[in-house]
Amino acid sequence: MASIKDVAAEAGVSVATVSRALNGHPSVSAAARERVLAAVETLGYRPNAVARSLRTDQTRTLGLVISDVMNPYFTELARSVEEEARALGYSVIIGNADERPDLQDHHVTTLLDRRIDGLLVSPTDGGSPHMLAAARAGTPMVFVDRWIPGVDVPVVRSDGRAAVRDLVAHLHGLGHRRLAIIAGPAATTTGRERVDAFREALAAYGLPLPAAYIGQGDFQAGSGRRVTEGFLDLPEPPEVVFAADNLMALGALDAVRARGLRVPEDMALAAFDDIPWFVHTDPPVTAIAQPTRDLGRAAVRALVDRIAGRPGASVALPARLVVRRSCGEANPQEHPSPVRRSTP
Amino acid sequence: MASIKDVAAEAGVSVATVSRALNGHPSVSAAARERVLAAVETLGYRPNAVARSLRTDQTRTLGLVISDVMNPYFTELARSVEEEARALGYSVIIGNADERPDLQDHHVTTLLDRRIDGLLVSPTDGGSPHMLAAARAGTPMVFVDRWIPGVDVPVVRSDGRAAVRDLVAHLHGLGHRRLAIIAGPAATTTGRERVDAFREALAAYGLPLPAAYIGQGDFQAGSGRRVTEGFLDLPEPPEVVFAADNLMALGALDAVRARGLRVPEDMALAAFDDIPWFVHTDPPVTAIAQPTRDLGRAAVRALVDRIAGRPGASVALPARLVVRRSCGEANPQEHPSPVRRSTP
DNA sequence: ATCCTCCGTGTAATCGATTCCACGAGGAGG
DNA sequence: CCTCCTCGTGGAATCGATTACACGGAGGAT
Repeated sequence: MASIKDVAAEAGVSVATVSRALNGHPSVSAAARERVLAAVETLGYRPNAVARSLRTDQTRTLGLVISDVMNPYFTELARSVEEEARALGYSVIIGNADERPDLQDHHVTTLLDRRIDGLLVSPTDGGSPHMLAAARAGTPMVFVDRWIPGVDVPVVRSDGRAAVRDLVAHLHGLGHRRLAIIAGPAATTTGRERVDAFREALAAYGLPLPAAYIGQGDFQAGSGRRVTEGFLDLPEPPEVVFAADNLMALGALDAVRARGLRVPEDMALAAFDDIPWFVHTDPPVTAIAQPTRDLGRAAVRALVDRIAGRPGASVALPARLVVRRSCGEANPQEHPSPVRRSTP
Repeated sequence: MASIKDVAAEAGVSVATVSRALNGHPSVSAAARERVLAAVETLGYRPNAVARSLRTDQTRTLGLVISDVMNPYFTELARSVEEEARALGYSVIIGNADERPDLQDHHVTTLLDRRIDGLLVSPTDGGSPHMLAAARAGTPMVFVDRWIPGVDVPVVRSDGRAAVRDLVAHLHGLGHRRLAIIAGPAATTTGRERVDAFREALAAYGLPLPAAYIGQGDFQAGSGRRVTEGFLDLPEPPEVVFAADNLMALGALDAVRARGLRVPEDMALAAFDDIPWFVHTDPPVTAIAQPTRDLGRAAVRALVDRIAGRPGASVALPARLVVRRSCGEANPQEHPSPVRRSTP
């Protein structure tokens, strides 16, 4: 592969001049610039990004460590992050933690070893010592979706409290009183928060959230299925199951279907995170939609701010309820649903 | 950030000894090794991968350029590629082409500039001059899922011919005679191949595939919807629509639903690429499943072979038909379906 | 005792870029 | 005509690692 030396030789100038010509430095004569460009063309030269990074101490690369690529929510997040980063002249390296702290650690370490300019993390757990040390050491970092309390890092996330209240109002309006939740891992903020929001919303209607109605999931389909089976085995099963993410909702659907029961007649279902497929499931699933694209954009902007030495603001964007049929049909006159979206 | 010099100073040895100690070189005394390790520990030293790459001329990184991250098939492919690569000591940088040749080019260029050790590509089109030049120049490269004819690069893909024959047999057995297909872009091999396989399979039953029954899609949901609307507007609409990927099947489902029609009564549906959600759509969708995990693994192995100077073999793994209800219920006695899979 | 080998270590070159500094040519001003 | 400044350019240091080569000392063979 041709290097800058080859270009210099071909153009009959020094490497310094080649570098200057290629980087738009003003003090290069038109003649020299032209010869350099011609040499670049004939040799098919492309600057070695590795060498440049070593010298300039910046890679123009962002790291993104997400909890689970197979989750459509995170896929969309990754996509919008890459889009915004590209617009700002950065590349993105994605690390998939698969909800495993050890894998998360592996990726954070690898990314840091590569000297990425900044790190976007959706932490799977409380954070490894290594990651926390990096944060304290001043590596530009931003948490997205989930965060770690007590760490001084901007957080870009979605606030689902209002949407959860809307959901409970919707469920209550449909006559449901025994409501259960499939929670995410307690080690994650979203795992805890969604339960808290749900409990608070229930309290506003004087409804309890008994321990038996809080199932412990791990944001994966399998756990949604197991927890739902547990609910169905209860002497008094819940009327509604609220899954804290879309994969666990898929598992719940599996479990109900496997027993030969129907949604929503035998058990209603709602999910956090809306995805295109929910329109076409049987029945279409009522869900809380996050402004995923905006989240990704905001996260990149906050991170680039930090890289540039600016503060980098935390952001919380509201989620919204999308009512479909998985909780039962509302009687429009009596119980208008808070939000309704036209079929796409 | 601490460099190798700092470690050398702290341990009271030269940088050469530090490097040797850290890379398991045999001729380092136990005493020196211990002092180095201690210094590494106290300084929290991590080798700079950028510097190492510059010197050794290898990044231990693979590039993966896929057509569309939002497509669950490619997401799963990306995941298995990363898994296998990690097992072999490589990192993976994913580039999402979004079915756009210009974006594909951008990512190939960026990846090559970073001097990745090898490139895995699922080409969106005939290939940019730049990519083809890189292939000819000897950059280790492997095509996965799709390929570019006439380029001397190993291809790891799935062979769907037998599964398509099974599908047509299944459809014919259900009494369907007017079968249509939503094709992928003609610029892609999978776009053309699936149509060819479908046409051949139909021919075996003496069925035609008229031009009006070949819709031109682009592997995105929107095109599936538009094409299906076109089919429905035909004086004699097809009885079955076979979508060449899962996103176009989603669009087809949208279109049928929007007209207030039912699947499979008013129009049957089948898709290439199986995804978990197809179990829960209304109705569950009959699909052709690719051995995605194996594909990813095989692709990485072929690429690593090429990197190591070994030939790197092309692979074609068979896909298989998964019958569900979107084409109608078979009468088990009369028309046993070729393959049936238990609900997960 | 002398010489040769081998072992552990250090010095320095190297990878491919960027960038500071110096230098020569040429034009402007005195 | 001399001096000074500006402009374009080249030489060389630098980033942080790896590795060829040299070297000194210990130990074995003669």
